[in-house]
Amino acid sequence: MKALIVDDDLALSDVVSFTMRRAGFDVITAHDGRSALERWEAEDPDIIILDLNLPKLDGLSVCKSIRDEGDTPIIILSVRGDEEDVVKGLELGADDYIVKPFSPRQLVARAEAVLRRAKSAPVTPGPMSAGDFMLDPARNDVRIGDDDNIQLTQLECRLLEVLMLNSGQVLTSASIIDSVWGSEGADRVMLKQLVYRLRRKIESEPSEPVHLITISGVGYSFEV
Amino acid sequence: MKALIVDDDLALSDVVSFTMRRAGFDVITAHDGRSALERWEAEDPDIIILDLNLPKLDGLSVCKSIRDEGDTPIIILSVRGDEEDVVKGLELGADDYIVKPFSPRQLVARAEAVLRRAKSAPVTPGPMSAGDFMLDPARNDVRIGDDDNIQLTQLECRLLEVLMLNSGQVLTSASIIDSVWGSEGADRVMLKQLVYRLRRKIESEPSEPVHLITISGVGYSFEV
DNA sequence: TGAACCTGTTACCATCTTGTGACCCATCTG
DNA sequence: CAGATGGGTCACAAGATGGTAACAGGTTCA
Repeated sequence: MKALIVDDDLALSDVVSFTMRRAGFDVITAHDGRSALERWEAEDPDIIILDLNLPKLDGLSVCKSIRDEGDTPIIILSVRGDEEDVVKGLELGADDYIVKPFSPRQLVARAEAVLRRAKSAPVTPGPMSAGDFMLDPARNDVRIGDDDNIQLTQLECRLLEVLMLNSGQVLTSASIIDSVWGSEGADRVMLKQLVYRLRRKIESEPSEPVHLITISGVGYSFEV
Repeated sequence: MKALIVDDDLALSDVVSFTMRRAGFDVITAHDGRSALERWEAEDPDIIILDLNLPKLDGLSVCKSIRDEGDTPIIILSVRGDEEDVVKGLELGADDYIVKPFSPRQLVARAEAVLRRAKSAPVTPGPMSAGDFMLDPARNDVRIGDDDNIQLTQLECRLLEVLMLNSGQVLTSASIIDSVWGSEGADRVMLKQLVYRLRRKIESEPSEPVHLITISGVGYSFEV
């Protein structure tokens, strides 16, 4: 998750950045309105923490511009006494606001709440099956036939999910990496390692895999 | 959904009523503190929009009375400069507040957010059961099978409530925190601690839980 | 006032996860 | 044949994660 922090008060900006980083966000910062828009376009963050009082281009204009061209969730930072601007901001489509001074915890809680609301689509990743495999992405586990459930790590689970979704098809390493690691990216070595670890859990003879098949020079394929 | 609007400013009251009606609420109104309590008892609304500045019986007293006898969600309307009273109101158990002037959109959004929160952890004090567990949210206690009742703290009770309501499903830490702590927020450490304390009360072998299950990297799940 | 309790905080520890480097083998190629 | 390439296997370490415990401030209640 990537957060864009926009605040011209450097001290506060640092506090906010630190808080968000500790909560697991990648943080980008901007200190005036114009650069905020630039960073937004360049980095495509998942959420924006936006101070209203900005040099060069005020927060409300930033808010409006972003809403005109996209739907990145926005949380407004306002000082007490600024209620009018907050209302304008919310009317412009901001998702929530926090009045300074605020507790770091509140900030994180609101950010996560807004994000959860925004991506309400992939809510219930219901169990899926392919052949003998029953995968439950919510629980990170898989059951093969009538055996006991096998606990997977998150990465293993996402890898198996991608493969099972495209059962029988050959997926290139690049596309698998894209699906599993997302925008962060990863190299082939990491995928190789992950495949190895997953095989040890789901293949009865890991050195002679029958489900997670290597297509040399291309990628991998899941066979039932 | 039934909303009780309490405001002595008739013009504003009309605006609020109209907004809420348009959003699909049935609206009841009251214009002073005393009649507010009467309407509340008579109509049992799902949510209350409460102005603090009221004749006959001020908003904070109304808030307190309602909280003493029930748990209908309350959103406080306050004017600028009233922050002290807002804080008092929140301490008395109000669920959220809005500073005038506010946008209709904001009002509806907040009302729905509060209701969503209330629904996900319904404080409606009806006893509920899941498997061997009989939880009484009104009493903050739980009975497992034929054992003696176990007294819980408020937080423990709300946690168990949320989990039992979604028995068998995996809940993420963030959503649990949202349901248990509400807008105040909390971090994962606090949840971890709460889970630990609850387990010591409801699990016969707290170090090997069979009901309150950890889904590593995701959250927790209640299993019967 | 004082005791009991609730809850947030900090600390410590064990375990798990995951990225990284190393090494091996098979295959391909000049 | 020598070297390059792709892939499997293993071990290690930093960091994340979660369970446990002790403590402190605050509240409640007698």
